[in-house]
Amino acid sequence: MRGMARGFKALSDETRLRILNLLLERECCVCEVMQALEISQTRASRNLGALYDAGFLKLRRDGLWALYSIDREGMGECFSAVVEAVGRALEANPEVARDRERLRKAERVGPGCEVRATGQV
Amino acid sequence: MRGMARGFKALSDETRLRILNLLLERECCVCEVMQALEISQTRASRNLGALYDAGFLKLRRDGLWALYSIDREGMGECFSAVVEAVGRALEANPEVARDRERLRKAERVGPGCEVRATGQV
DNA sequence: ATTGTAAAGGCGCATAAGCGCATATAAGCC
DNA sequence: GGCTTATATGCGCTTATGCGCCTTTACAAT
Repeated sequence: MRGMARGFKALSDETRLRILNLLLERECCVCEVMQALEISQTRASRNLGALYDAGFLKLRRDGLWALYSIDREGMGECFSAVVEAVGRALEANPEVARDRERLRKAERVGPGCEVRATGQV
Repeated sequence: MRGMARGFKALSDETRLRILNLLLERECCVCEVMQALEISQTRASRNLGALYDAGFLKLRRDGLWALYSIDREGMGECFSAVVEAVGRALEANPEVARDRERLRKAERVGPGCEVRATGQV
């Protein structure tokens, strides 16, 4: 009951829904999420963390990278169905299609890429 | 997208999930929700209002009473599936079974019943 | 060991949520 | 009209949330 409310709270934020949309595509590291959503490192990390804490994601480490992916087993039957419904709805959503597109172009480099991308030193 | 987040926000509260659980059983007025959940009139009204605003409920008036029920059409395909998943999960949940039980004993009288029930004048 | 880099965490702030109290609204009855 | 009753709402308070800035942790490479 309380866990259920917490689960929905995790889904009650636009940033986190956009992240979920990316991870429905494939496993991502924090810096890829940053690039695809054009958000700060703090924001990406924290919102990934929130989804992780709520049981939606699993984490795998590869060197410096933290690779997050959807954890269908860990989230329980109810939320597995919910995520599936979300996935179907987002598939047809033009707003988040742009995020997926940017994800395709994203590189697995870190926060520094922000600076490089804007041409600053 | 924004609407989706708002929908999940409406579901991210224990009180509102318990209300949903009642309404999955049958149409209810505010005072029945108060009694079944043992919460204040303000709290029942506001949380029903929140679910209504988020598109989950429809409202029918009968004299003094405001009768809320689940609006499967109004909430859109995605949330219809979500509510269904919630319903399945709550059916097996002993915590909210007590709420449903109290709902069976509830009477369609207003806030005054609080006072009467405790024997006060 | 030192340096570079990906990610997480503390702190503070601005904003929003939840709810109780008191009051307003609205419908019914006399 | 006035009186009662079911529900809604304004206000204020407390607590929670989101996020930016800055620092820290953890791993890698030299």
